[in-house]
Amino acid sequence: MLKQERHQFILNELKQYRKVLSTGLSTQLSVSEDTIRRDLKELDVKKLLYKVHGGALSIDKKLLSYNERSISDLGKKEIIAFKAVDLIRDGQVIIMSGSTTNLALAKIIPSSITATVFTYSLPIAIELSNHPTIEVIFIGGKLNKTAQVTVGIDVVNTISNIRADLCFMGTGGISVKQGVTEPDWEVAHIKKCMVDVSDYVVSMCVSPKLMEVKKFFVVPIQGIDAIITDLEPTEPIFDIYKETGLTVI
Amino acid sequence: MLKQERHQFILNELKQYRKVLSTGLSTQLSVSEDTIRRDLKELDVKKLLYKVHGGALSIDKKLLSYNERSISDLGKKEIIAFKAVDLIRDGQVIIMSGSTTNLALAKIIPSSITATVFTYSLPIAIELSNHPTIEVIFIGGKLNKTAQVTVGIDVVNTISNIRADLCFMGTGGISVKQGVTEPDWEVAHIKKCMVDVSDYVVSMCVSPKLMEVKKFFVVPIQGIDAIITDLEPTEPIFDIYKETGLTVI
DNA sequence: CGACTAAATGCATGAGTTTGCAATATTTCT
DNA sequence: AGAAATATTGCAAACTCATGCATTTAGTCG
Repeated sequence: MLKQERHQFILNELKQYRKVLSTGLSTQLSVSEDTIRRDLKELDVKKLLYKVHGGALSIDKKLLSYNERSISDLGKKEIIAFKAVDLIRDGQVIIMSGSTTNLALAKIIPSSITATVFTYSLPIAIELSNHPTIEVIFIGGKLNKTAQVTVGIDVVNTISNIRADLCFMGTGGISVKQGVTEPDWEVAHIKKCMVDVSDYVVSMCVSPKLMEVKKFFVVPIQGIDAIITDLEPTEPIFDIYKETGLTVI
Repeated sequence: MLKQERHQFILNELKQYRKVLSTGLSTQLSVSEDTIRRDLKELDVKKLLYKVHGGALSIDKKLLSYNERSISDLGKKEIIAFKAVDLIRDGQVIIMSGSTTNLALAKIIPSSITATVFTYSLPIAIELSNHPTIEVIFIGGKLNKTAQVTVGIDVVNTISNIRADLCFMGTGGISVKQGVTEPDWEVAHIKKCMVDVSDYVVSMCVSPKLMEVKKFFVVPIQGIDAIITDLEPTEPIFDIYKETGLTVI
């Protein structure tokens, strides 16, 4: 096996698992640990990975938290975020509503991804401003101070002029019969707009909100394309959702 | 599990919970408390956390990249902020540009004041969202990540539809002959708009920037109404400014 | 194709890291 | 003050690393 092949293999492992161990690579690739160490050193100099005692870590520190968290307790929101991040493709235009789940998503978008993100949430914008290659467009308007999001007619106007590939929507409540609902009238209106201008709408929904119904209607269940929750998509609770054609992730 | 992974995990926990306990980490990560203590000590030396008896506390470093700069000459900016806050009257519509000086102002606006503030700076908006009676309108647009302000045509458009009583403008450079100047073309354009729509324009200017000239022209010195610096208004350096009719505060 | 060269590899050795444990000291809380 | 929890220190075992050197391999040139 050629050196470059090994390097490629190592980088691939890193992409997948975020860390590699010298011993593990040695057995996997049937070369001595010395060789692995030399490989790692070389790749470290090239800044393609981060060498540490015993192995190496992915340069992309953001995703590191994934493995770590999976060890103990991954919060529901983080579980959702990690599922959501897989939907993002390079070059897409994405709308993100304001919600703590979307904030969790913003935190873990790998720095390798390039995209344009529209948002009206201050915390999400701040978070994304640390990302090297994501273009952020902030949707202005009157500030709702408690939620730290902008609302109002300006937001609706701006959104209606967007065309988005993907929409990550925080969810007030969702049910098969009542569709997507929100406790706040203005937010409900804004979300309706978001759905209108997005090719693929994903509802990010922590499990307690499944089957919940809030005061204001957003869209029927057919209006959204997929739902991401912290549960396994095979859970029976999703059967009725699947019958409507919804993708459960 | 590699040491660096543990470190990452610890920092992550801190981000989330603000504090960690040695005992808790020990069980979560299945290593001895000694190891945890060594980890914490190491991270403490690196100033990534603050070690205390029994665990560690987060060093609150949100917005670090931006606020770092405000630490530099905080004194001067606070002096300016305190002078500026006296100009604010109840019920006014105020435009605030993005700058660390304006951030300092946003932090000290007394909660007794009622006003409407337009801004295109994320940190200022976040800061003002803690204020009970100030209505905040955020001006949307493409995000400049390093300055954490929105820029571009949307910002200019929005501003040109405002009528403001008061405008607090951060200052790139100011001189009697060259007027107000900016190092960034887009920002220069935006500030020009701000001046156009504001009845009373105040330039917030730390003393080193007096007499400085940047690349892009904003408005002549007559375009602004007052200048606030960290110096005494009686300093001789202001004589030539006063001759133009400018108020020095 | 074959021979040569530079790179790559594996091994041995000694040095460096990391970790857990035990003994001792310090801090915290009652 | 005294008990309990937490820290520090020194140390040994296990593991990992850097280096030099002999050997093998890949790639090149005639």
